Amino acid sequence: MAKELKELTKRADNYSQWYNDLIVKADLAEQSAVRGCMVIKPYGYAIWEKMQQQLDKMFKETGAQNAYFPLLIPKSFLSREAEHVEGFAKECAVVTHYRLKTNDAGDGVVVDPNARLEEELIVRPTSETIIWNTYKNWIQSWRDLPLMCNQWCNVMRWEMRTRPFLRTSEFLWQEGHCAFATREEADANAKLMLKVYAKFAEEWMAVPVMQGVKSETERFAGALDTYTIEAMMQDGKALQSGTSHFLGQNFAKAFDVTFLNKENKPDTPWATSWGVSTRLIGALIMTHSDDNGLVLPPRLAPIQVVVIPLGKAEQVAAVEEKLNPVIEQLRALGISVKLDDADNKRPGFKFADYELKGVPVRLVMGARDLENGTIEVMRRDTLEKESVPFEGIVERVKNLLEDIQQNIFKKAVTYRDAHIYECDNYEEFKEKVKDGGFFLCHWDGTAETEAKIKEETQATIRCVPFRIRTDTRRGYGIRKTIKVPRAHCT
RNA sequence: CGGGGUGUAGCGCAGUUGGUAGCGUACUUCGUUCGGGACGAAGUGGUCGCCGGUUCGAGUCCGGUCACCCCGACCA
Repeated sequence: MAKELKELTKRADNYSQWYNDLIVKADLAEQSAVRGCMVIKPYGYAIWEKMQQQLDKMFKETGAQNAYFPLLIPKSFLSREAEHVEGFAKECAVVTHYRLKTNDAGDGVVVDPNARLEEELIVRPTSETIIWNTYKNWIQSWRDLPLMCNQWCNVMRWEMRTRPFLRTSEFLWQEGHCAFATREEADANAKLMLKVYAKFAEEWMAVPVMQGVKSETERFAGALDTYTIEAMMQDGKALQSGTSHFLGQNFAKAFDVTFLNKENKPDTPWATSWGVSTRLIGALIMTHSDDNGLVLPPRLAPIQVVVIPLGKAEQVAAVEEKLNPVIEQLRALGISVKLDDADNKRPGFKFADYELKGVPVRLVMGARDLENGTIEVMRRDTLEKESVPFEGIVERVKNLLEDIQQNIFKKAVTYRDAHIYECDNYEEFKEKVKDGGFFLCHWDGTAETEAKIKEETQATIRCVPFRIRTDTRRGYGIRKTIKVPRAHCT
């Protein structure tokens, strides 16, 4: 074990390899035997649960409610919206039969050819279609609006190439689907949800994000506008971390959803959909981690404080007696504390292991501290440790957690801002973009230019940022956009 | 779907011109350790991806097949 973990201390030449190793060694997830899928292990899932908890709270504050819709979608639903089907058709898993039978040799099972479904079912790649098919029955009057539902579920997209957390065939996410009476309300909702995601990313994940609008090429299949938050990973590449779509009336029309408005006239509702996935865990890992392993933001760390008593059995008992009230008090403050007094692992191993797992604060106490009335505190973000008076340790730990949360966010902002460049010259851009980072550039708004840039430089347009979207300084009506050399995913 | 690669113990790998299946690590037991990834001793664990062929004999040679990985293409 020790040797295996030591390998991690040398960052691999290949950033992707380093990322994959980290996930396995920190006990977050492992590759499934099923192609392109991932097994999320308890420690990794605990992070997801903390994210879910907070996001769910934030969604409910906007008026959304949780619901659940079926996993299987009739094939015909998908084709109701032309762009939507075109976008997703290539990556759908399809259910064609509903029964197996024993094979002729009697030593296995085969698909029963007599059990073919009349209409094939798609394993949901996203749920717009089945939800809007349901909304048809739920929406009759302007009084039924707005209708705001969210579901926590899994989806499946048969991706050619997969990477843990960033793009797996099956992944966990949340998808919100809202219906409004007016265009303005819907667009405002799409923007509001993006703000919610941005707030969550920055305040909880400590991941700074750029907010903006996707280009037409990168837009969600079936949407009029896709709003996105883009984070910068430590290799200078972008990661799309959440999207919120203004769907217009496309899905409402495709599924014949109408309502009677206040004037007693038939009207068509306006839609939004918004989602974030377990990819957020990938963002977390790639934003903060260092060569010692994960660095988790205290607000999302499953274990916020680990307490390690040192010495032989009798000494540990004496130390624990002193520590127990402190642990109680920390827990009373809502801080999750793990006491690791296992006697089958040496302290050095425990230290390294909790660093690998990104536990923000470590408290260590032994016979020496007991004598001196001190305790050792280590913070994961800077790896600094100091011996402090035992008195007031609870308050100190509480403040330290908050300090770490702020510090890693600041660090991420500093890194990102140091890699954002403004560029007015295409030749200069072509040269500089090779090293990664975000580039604020001009763009004539056409897909041709976008494709050309991608071909010549591998850079993609991540978004047109909100704050400088309508920059027309140069008189061409040209908008500033962010481009990065390569994205981790789109 | 193209180009390349790999399948041998839980994981990482070696296996020479064909001759009894190996190493590291993990795991189990015992002992000594324990303030930064301990050490010693003894153990457990494998139809060598699968099917067929050549041979007295195949992890090794030949044919087929399956799976996975990497690079492309693709990727809301």
